[in-house]
Amino acid sequence: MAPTIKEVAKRSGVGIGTVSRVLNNSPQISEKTRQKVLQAIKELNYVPNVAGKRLSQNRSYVLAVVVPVIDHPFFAKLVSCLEKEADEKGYSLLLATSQHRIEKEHEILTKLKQHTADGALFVTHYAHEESEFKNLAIVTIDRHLSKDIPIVTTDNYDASKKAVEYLIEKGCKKIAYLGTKANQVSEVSLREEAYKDVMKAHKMECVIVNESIGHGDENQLIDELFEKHQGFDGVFVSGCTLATLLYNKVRDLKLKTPEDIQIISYDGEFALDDIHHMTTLEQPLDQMAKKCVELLIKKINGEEAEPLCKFNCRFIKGDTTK
Amino acid sequence: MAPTIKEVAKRSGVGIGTVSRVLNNSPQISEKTRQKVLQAIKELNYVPNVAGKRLSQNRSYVLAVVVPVIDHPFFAKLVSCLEKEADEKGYSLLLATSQHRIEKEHEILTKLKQHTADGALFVTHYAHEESEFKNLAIVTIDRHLSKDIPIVTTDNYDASKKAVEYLIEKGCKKIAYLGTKANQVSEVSLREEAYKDVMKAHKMECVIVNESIGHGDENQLIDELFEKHQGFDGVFVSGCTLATLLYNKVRDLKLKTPEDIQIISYDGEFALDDIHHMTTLEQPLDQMAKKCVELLIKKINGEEAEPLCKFNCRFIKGDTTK
DNA sequence: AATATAAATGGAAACGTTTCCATAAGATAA
DNA sequence: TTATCTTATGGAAACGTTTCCATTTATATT
Repeated sequence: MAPTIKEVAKRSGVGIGTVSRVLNNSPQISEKTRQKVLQAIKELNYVPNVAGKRLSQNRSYVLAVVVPVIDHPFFAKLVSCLEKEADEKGYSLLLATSQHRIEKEHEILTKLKQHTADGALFVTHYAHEESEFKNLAIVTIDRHLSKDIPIVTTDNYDASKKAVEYLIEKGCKKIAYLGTKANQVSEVSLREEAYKDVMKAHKMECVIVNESIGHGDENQLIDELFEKHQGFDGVFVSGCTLATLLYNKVRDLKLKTPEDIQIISYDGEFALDDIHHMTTLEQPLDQMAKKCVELLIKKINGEEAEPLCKFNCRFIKGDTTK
Repeated sequence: MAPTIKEVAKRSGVGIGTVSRVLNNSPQISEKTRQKVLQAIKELNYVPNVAGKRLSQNRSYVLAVVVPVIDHPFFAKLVSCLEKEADEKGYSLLLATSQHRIEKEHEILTKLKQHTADGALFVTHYAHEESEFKNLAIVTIDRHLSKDIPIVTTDNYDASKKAVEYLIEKGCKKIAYLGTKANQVSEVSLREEAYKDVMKAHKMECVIVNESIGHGDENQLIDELFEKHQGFDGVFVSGCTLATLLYNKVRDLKLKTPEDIQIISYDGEFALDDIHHMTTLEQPLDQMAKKCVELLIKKINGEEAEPLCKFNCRFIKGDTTK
C-alpha cells in the first residue's frame, strides 16, 4: 500500500499535524522540521491521497464544464482555454457533453451536490427550475439561467449592429441573417435583434434563416437561404460552423466574395482558420475563459461575483468584405 | 449542511449499514426496508457524498485523458467518444491537454498516484521512464510506452499500403507522402513505412515531406511540398489538419482533383466533413474509444488486458481520387 | 534567574462512506 | 415446540486527510 501521512510522521519523528502543515506550506514551521519532513516524504515516495483531503475539506478542486458537444471548433477552443485557466488556479477540469440532452445537465447538477465538482460552467441551452441551482457554484456563458448565476458574454448587440452597418456601408443592398435560433434568455438572441433593428433603421427588408438548436441539418439551412431567398449581396452569419458551410456553398455556386456577396460572421474560431480569411467578430475566448474560472472560484468561496461580464468582440477584416 | 447517511438511517429507523446497502443495490435487503429507506432519502433530499465513498473504496470513478490539444478535429472527436463510453460505465472524464509539454504528462501521473483518477489514457507523444508507470492503470492510443501498457490502434501499415497501391492503380505516376514525423515507438510511423515499401516495390521515387511534432507551421509544410517537389499527381497524407490544408492549397493553385492530383488521407475526422469529400481512411474512433475505456477498467480492476488492439480503417471513396 | 510572550508541535476528533463481523429475525424441518 | 439454517440488519472500525486545542519549546523582558 501507498504510504500515508502517519508513516511520514513516524519516519521523520514528528506528529501528523506537523506533516500536514509542511504539505500545505503553513508558515509556522521551523526550517529544520520542514527539511526533516521533506526528506521523509522523498524517502518514502509519499504522495498525498486526495480522497482524504477532499473529505476533510469538503472540496474537490474540480470544475465541471458542460458543453453541448466538444467536436466543434468553438467549444473545443473554449474548453482548451478553460483547462489552461483552471490548471493555473489548481483545479482540474471535468468534461461533460450534453449532446443537447437535458438529462445530462441534471447529472451535472447531481455531481455538484455530490461534491464531485466544486463548481460548474454551463454552456448549454436548456432551461431548469431556478431552485435546482440553489447554493451551487455555477456560471454560464451567454445564457440567463437564474438571477444568482453570473453570465460571461460578449457585446452581442453592439458588435452585431456594427457588423450589419458595416455591410451597408460597403454597399450591400439586401442583407440576410443566418443563424441558429437562440432562446430568448440567451444573449445570442441579441444578434438577431441588432440585425432587425439596423434593417428597420435603414428601411431594408429582413431575410432571416433560422435553425432550432441541435435539430435540423445545417447544410439544409444554407440551401434554404439560397432557394427561398434571392438577390441578396450580404450575409451576417452567427456561428462558425454555419459560416464555414456558407463560405463553401458560395464557392460551390461559383459566386465571388466580396464582389457578388459579402459575409461577416460572429465567432471567429475556426478549426482551420488559416484557410478561411473571413471577416469576423472574434470572441476573446481566452479572456472569457479566464473570467469564467475566476467567477466560479469566487462563487465557490462564497464571495460576491459580478452578475454580468461583457467582453468586446474583435472585428477582423478578412477577404469576404470589401 | 447536507444530510448524511446517518440522518437517513435515523429517519428511516434502520442502521447506517442498511442505508448503504440500499444505496448500492445490495440484494439482501427486504423490500419493506428498501422502501422505508428510499422514502427517507427522498424526504431529506439526500445525495451521497462522493468524497466519503472514494475514501472508503479507494476509487475515484474518474478516468483521465491526456491529449496534445483539444481544439483539433481528431482529438475532439476522440474525446467526445470517450466521454460517451466512460459515462456509460459510470466514470467521469478528466480532461488534460499536454500542449506538447512533457511536464503535463507528469502531472497526470501524479494525479493517478494521488487517486484523483483511477486510470488514464495517454494520446500523447513523449517518452517516460518505464518505472513511472508502475502499478498505474494506463492505456495508450497508437504508442508503445511500456510492455505492460495496452495499445489501441489501427491497421496503419495495411491500410496505408492499400491506399498507396490504390493511387497507383488509379494511374498515379509520382506519389508524395505528407505527414507529421512520427516517433519510432508510434504505430503511426508505419504509415510512412508502408508508403516507402510500396514505392520500392513499384520502383517509384519517394517524395517525403515531414514535420516534427508540435513544431513548425503546417502551412509551411504544404508550401514546401509544392516548392521543393514538382510534377507529382498523387499524395498520401497523414492527419486531418494537413489533409484539409492540402485540399485548400490545391484549390488555391487552381489544380483540379482528381484530374490533376489525387489525394487519400489517413484520418477521416474533419470538423466539417460534409464539405470536403476526400478519399479517406477513417479510423473507427467510436469503437476505439470503447475499447480504451474497456481496457482501462480491466486494468483498474487488476484484470488481464489485451496488449494490442488493432482496428481496421474504413476506406471511404471521396472525390479526390478517380 | 524568573517570568511573560511568541512560536512550534502533537494528536484527537471530524469529514461521510463501505465493509465486516456479530446478532437478530424469519423460515424450514424435525 | 424446538433446533437448524437462511436471510436481514446494526454498528464499529477503517479509509487519509485537516483542524483545533492543548502543550511544549524557544525567545524576549524584567
